[in-house]
Amino acid sequence: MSRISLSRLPGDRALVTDGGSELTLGIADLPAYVRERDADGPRWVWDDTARWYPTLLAAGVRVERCHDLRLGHHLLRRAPAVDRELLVGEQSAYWDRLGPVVPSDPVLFSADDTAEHLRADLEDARQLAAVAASPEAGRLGLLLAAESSGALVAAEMTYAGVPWRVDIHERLLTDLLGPRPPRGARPSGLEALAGEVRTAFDAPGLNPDSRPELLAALRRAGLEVSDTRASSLRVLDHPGIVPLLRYKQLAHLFSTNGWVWIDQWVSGGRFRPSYQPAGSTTGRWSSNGGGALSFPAQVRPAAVADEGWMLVVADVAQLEPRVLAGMSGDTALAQAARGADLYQGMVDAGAVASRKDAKLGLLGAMYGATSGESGRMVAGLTRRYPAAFGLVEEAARAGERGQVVRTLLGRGAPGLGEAWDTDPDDGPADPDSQARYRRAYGRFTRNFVVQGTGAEWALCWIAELRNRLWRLGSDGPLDARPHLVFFLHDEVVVHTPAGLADAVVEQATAAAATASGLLFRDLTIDFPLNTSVVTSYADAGKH
DNA sequence: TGTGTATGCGCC
DNA sequence: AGGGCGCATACACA
Repeated sequence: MSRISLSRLPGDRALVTDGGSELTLGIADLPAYVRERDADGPRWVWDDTARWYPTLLAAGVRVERCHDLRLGHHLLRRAPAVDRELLVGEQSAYWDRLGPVVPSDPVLFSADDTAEHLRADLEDARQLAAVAASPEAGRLGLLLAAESSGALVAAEMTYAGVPWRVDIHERLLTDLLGPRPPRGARPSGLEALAGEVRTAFDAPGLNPDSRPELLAALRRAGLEVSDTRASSLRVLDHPGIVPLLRYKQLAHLFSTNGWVWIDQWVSGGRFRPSYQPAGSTTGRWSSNGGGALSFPAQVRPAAVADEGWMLVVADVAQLEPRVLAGMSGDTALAQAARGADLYQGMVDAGAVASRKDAKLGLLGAMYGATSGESGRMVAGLTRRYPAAFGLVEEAARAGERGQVVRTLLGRGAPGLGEAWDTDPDDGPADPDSQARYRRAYGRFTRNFVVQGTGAEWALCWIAELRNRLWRLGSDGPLDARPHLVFFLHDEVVVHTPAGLADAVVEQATAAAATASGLLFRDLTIDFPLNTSVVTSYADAGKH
């Protein structure tokens, strides 16, 4: 059991210790304290994990448990099962307004000096009371613990980084684009392709980066297109299309994951994206630096484990359909989920003719497809899986009626008026657009319940995996332990000493079972993982 | 010159 | 008239 303490020193400094490490921080009133008598032992309670933890990690302090008050406050304030009045009190308006700490500014002093005088203990007491008074105290408590664990994971992953071979990445860029061009210039490979496009369309001055110019050139060549996106161009029959598509693909690589990206996001052989837990309203993480949400296949060859280490890549097969089966208690769908491929399970049960149809129907139900092949499949499958399809249907109806919906553990969706940025000056809309807006909100609430509960499952999974990985390497030195380096919705990457790779796979699988039990109790839902032990991320088996 | 929006791409 | 995101760029507008 770790011993953590936090104490004021003279001269606006504070001493923090956790385990054997200690650190002196220069800070005024601390928006953090330690909850001593927590069920599992002492727990850090602080305003924002992203404000504190990077400093602690840099000083060699690993935190076992925390409660992130900012995340907790925003979560509880929107939770339908919580009495919001219990969250109101001294300084609470400040917590209402508190935004995330921006990663480019990882300092303990905020421009807004209110932050330094926040009373963490006051806010913590309100949150504990609000949870205790809720009829869903158990689930909310689990959600808060998972959310805070996620915040620890996020900070640890940014600190550790994805092992990144700049030499491989640069060779890849040079092979495809030519040598690095001067700032503002096109690489030679792109310039050559642009030349081919100009010739093919007989447009000598054409700038392929300009949509209007490109559109005009395409039309002059007799092609009927209304936009310039790749999917629209792909179906056209013209000798200029092939080099144009190639140009667009490589131009995107150059601007999104080119040399500038390396300069900005890779340091010390590590790619360090920044994560924002609960950054999206559904509870999924978002990212505000490095582009962690789109880790394109094109550059994955550069993610290579250190010498003597391996990457364990694990993703959940059909996470959201399985979550839907669990939260709706649909025993027929749960039955289909027994096995590695839920869609195939539906085929085997005779519910649907092909795997493709199963996928179309389920995704259509979760996204609110109304027409086309997908919409037709939904109708048929509703009879077969009434509980599962009924749940998303009811969430959509509730949204259209203007009611709020919630995830399984109690995260509330934003209301009808606040789901998207809307201009308050727009005035009263006509009935048609109002109805359109309500249907759009219904599609949002329909997806919210599944995507949000999926995010909760994933949080529990990585929180549990984090703990298991820590124990796994506990007899070795600190820097020889397997650790999470990447997480994206339903997928994790663990960087591990090669000798522990198989054990990591086991722990990832066990953690998935634990997460399932936490969310769905006695209703057994399988969450099989696709796992790969690889040297490079690019070699992970995907489908 | 700067700012906001639209487009297109990438990921789940 | 199928959900959630981030990012880079072009373009329109101030």
